Amino acid sequence: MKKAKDISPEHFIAEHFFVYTIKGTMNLFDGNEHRALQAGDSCIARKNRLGRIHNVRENDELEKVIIAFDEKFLQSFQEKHKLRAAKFKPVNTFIQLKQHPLLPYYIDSLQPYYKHGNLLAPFGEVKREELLLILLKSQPELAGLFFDYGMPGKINIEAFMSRNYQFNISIERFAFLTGRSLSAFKRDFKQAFNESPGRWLVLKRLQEAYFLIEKKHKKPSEIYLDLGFETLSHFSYAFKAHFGLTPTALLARRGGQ
DNA sequence: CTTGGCACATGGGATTCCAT
DNA sequence: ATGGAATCCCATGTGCCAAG
Repeated sequence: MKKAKDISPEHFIAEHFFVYTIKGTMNLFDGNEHRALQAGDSCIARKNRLGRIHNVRENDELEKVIIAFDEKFLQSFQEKHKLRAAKFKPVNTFIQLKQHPLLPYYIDSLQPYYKHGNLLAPFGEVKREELLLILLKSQPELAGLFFDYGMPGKINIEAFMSRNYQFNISIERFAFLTGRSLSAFKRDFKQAFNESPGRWLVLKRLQEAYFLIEKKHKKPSEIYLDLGFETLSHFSYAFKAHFGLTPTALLARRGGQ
């Protein structure tokens, strides 16, 4: 296992999460498209996927509810309610939930139990169960999602990487997410790209940076984090090493006039 | 305050090898 | 074939400075 403090842990979603926006807006990014979660909207952030959730405050106010469904909980829930998991294979990281009349009441009912950002100990479990019951009532097909405990299956490396290269996670995680051991991942990666994972990732990110600066006139300081670089100075160093000019030089040449 | 340059230590990746 | 361990070593991140 890697260190707990992976630089950007929010990229990798380890458990299913229920996300509900009470006030303000939350921006969701799944590697492909950005979506906004408005007040009253909710979604499921799926386990073993990559995504970013970005809070946008309105009038300095944002209230949200985030509840995790860990595997242990889901298993005992399934046991208790004798549920079978039908096949349900949505593609997206974030699954938008339908509005359900019970949901707003449920969210309201949480308030008294909230202390320090967490649900009060013995009630948390019950409340979690209640939520899951509501969700399954509203969208029974979700059972196929929640009660699937399998590891990620072997998937196409090329498609997956092209979609997710912007996420700054370790090679090990990429391996896991494509359903392979580290060794197998590196072997297959070489097959697909004729390049080692690390080099390919950096190259891909630099190319994206070039595109963003040249075509979109983005400032280096705005984009380097999104692209998976950790410090600005290293970003511009790597950029220059590859393209022969610094990111700001490119911006000045293009954006300036 | 923002940006780029550079030296340096090291974490993590590449490669190789071994066990099953 | 596949997973894992060992080793090497380079790209990366850190920290600091300079320039504007």
